[in-house]
Amino acid sequence: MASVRSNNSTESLKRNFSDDNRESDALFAKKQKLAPHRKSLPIATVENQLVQEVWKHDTLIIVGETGGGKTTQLPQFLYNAGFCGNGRLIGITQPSCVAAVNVSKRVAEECGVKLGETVGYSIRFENVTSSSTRIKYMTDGFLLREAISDPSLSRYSVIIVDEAHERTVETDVLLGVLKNVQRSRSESVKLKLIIMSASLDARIFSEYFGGARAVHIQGRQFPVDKFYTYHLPKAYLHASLITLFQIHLEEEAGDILVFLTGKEEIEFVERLVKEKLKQLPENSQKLVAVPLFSSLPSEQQTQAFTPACPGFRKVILATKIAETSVTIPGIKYVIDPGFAKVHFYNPNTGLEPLIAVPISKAQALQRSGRAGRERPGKCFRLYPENEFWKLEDSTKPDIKRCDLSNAILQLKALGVHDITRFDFIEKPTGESIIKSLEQLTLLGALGDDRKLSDPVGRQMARLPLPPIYSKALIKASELNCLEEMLITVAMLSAGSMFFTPREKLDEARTARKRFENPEGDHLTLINVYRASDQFLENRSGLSRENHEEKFQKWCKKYFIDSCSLRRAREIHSQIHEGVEQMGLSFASCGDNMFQFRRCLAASFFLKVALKQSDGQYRFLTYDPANELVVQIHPSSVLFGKKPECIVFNELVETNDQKFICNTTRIDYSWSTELAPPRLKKVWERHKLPWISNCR
DNA sequence: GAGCACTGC
Repeated sequence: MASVRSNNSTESLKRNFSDDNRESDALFAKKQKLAPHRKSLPIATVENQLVQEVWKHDTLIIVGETGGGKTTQLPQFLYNAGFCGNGRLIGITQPSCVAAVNVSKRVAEECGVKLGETVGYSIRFENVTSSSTRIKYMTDGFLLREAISDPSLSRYSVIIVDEAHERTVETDVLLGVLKNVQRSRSESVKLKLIIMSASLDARIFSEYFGGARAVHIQGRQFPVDKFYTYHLPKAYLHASLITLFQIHLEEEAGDILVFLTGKEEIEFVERLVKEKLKQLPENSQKLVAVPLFSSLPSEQQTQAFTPACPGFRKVILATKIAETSVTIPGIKYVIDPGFAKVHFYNPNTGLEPLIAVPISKAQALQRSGRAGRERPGKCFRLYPENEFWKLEDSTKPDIKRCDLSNAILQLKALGVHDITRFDFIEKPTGESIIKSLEQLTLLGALGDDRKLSDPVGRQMARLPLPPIYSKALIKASELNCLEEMLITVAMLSAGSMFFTPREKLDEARTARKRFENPEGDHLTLINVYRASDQFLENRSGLSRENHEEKFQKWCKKYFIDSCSLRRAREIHSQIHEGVEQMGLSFASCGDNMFQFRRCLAASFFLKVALKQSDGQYRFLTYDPANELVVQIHPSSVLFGKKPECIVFNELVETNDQKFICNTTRIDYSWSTELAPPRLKKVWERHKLPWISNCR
């Protein structure tokens, strides 16, 4: 037995050895092939100056347009210049996973190393690093999490915050945290900080870091001619349509990118393009319209990236996903009506309605730049030039528009007690800070002294979930239904589970019936998850590709979005690990869904709606002055059923109507029984009629 | 009986 084993291992050793040789040859060949391209990048000519700047200054701001090579080259320059002494790391943050993964792959190739060795990346569900990693790409959110367990970020000698102009909540919080870390580190282990931004306005970053040195790096961008309309069009969708046909009929070959605000507009314009095309002479019909938005199933998204058939012109109708998140090859023309949908947080109601608003100058510039990636291009702005000058210089940062409870919970866990005195690059409004603190206090994450509570607050900060979901898990472990709540929370955080094609409405509804629970959507989601469990268990013997294919087929059959369900399963396993480490009691309530619904009432007391005499619902907030009238969304299993009292998780606002989604029936007496005492006091003080009803 | 921009842990 032993000899067989040793033979095997010798064999595999030999095989690995020759594989390794082949592999390193291939890596080297790739590196050699990429070397000329690296040398041709604008940044290559200033390598020495840049390295000197970093030696001289603890904080450096680097401004440069895309295509200059700063994201891929600077970390390599610093590595070669010896910034990784004593095994320390160069960390580079990106605002998205896709960016972190792609850039690190590229850099590993350029260095001629296997990904995960000297060059690696860390994102939510993947850690491709090892003890030999020195250049580490990651999302800004990932580094923030790392700071909770290592507040001085002691493993890093340099941290580069890339794409800082995007100003996500994570970037803004991270900048403040890094500023504190830099101050607190001793002279011998100074942290070098580099902020990279595409915006023309480096001043805000420079001022924030005490007048830090800013340098500019040449980008690589072809010129884009900009055209404006004489008047502001009354209907920009029609203006877009006219412009795109003008380009199609009069301009030379090259694809067109149109920026619209959402799915509805995109589908509307797509239909119109198809209708108009039929009216054109046959030789002018070689135009194909392709939609692109994030909730579009991924196999349809790939259409936007594949070239059109020979002789055809492609027009991509996209949301602002095409501004930064993805780059589409072949674009020569951009049509920009100048609008985008953004959330505006209302601290009074705790809601974040989506509203279409004019974009900023920086955004308009970013959009036109999409036409000049490969050759000179043209951008048609569907407004007069004087309107352009009236636009805001840059887009309002997320931190001024979003619910801050999660960010504040993170800061508390990092030891920042007085949030109002935290050195933000731009301060959120006092009102939104106060509302978030109130919400966290109601959830039990903060005590009356507004300090992080132990263990509840600490546990909530550890879980990678919105605070309200973390709270639900803790509550569920007390009420013996954590298994069910974990599935619910994973499903709710993965995004919309069902998709309904316009042309197959009835079919989709019938398919969904199989999972429906008449008590509500939360229970229905649990059924979907468990059905997928069962399906996958029965096919555990299949190969991976086969497995994936069968899974997608199964999802399609029931009109389930396979990406969302896959994501829910990933979140589930990550959180499962987290709650186990915390020692929460992992029990199932079995068939006793009564108990689970009580737990929903005990967890989502900030999301309760009560039926009024006219059949509409009142959303009860902790500030009854801000109560809203809402309706159950037609996609909910409770639509048309009108139960007395419900909990919900989402509120969508459309022209004047407010719909609640993901609803489940509860007993209204449970709310008064199970809500936190301080909330009950507020409700009682305002003499809510339903409180007296149940007495 | 309607229809949610984009990210992230």
